[in-house]
Amino acid sequence: MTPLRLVFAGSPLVAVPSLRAIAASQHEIISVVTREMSPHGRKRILTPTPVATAARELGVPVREANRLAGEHTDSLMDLEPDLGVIVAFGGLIREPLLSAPKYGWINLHFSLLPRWRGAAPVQHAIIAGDDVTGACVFQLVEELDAGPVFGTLTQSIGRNETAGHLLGSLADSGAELLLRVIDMIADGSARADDQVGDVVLAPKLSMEDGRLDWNLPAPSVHHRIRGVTPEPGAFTSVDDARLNILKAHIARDTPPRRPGLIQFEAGRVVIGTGSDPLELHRVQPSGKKPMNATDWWRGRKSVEEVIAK
RNA sequence: CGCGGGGUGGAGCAGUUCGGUAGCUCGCCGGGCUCAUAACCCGGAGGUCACAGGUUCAAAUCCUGUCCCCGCAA
Repeated sequence: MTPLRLVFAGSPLVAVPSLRAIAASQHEIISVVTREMSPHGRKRILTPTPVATAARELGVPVREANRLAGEHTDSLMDLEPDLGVIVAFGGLIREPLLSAPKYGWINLHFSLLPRWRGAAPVQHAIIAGDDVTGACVFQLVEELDAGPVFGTLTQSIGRNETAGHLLGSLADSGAELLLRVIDMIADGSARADDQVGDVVLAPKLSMEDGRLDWNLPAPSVHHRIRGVTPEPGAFTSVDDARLNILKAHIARDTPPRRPGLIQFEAGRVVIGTGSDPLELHRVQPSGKKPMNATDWWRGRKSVEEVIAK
């Protein structure tokens, strides 16, 4: 097998295991592309992306760009890479860069394509209540997440698993899959099959996607809480103030109650839904640190029961 | 200087408007009651009220500055 010279594009933490895996392999990363540091934030803290930090640690050249166009395209093409690898970069690769590398670009995507094409596949899989998800490595084409697939792995979704946790897990297993595909491309044994099945989109989640509707049945609410945790975060409104819900489980051992009604019962905080109640475990009021639901309840001014909206 | 909330015994909070020297719900330690308890009763330890300076007879409370934490937004 001839080691490949490749360009890696990625930004968040989930891309780091892939970067490290490739860096530790016999292939050579000639350039890492990541998004620019964001100069904003509550205190205007300039923070490089996790991939940028990891790449510097590994001693790989890093370029920060939010859009791969103009001079970035030119200089990347001048490198004449064999393969482009992209994992959660956050920007589209367009022509002529798309077909510049000898083998084009491949992408590690965290779903079983064509289900959940888009920016937030893991989150959507959990919100939808899927039992199983996985990861795919496919050939990048113009159409979003639509290229032929080289390799797939599946993973079951835990009953109480959050998107953050599952994403972390898939980032590791996905990195191994990615490396296997790169090796196959290098030795010429790689084969890609067209995606088969119904296309379902998984657009980026917004803040509002984290708002909970207590009228829905318990599983739906529970799925949503886990799917939007830790980002963008699940929340509801109590006492006219925002309350983030960090952790809650379905409580089938207590009778149903009015949707949104919060009560303190036998040492725990339970809230009504469209079906079984949920027990709140971990919450975070606006302006406060995360705390146990019982602590939050204890410190409330009113001891009366309330309705969350 | 994007908007906003907050730093009070181990936890969550009240008290700050109208200064007078610290309280609530828990937790913890010891004892009691009970078949039993996330129940109840009695007793106890534990606080430089973020930090610095100022005003005052007196400051958690008023004034000035600093540090730190967090929600939103980006």
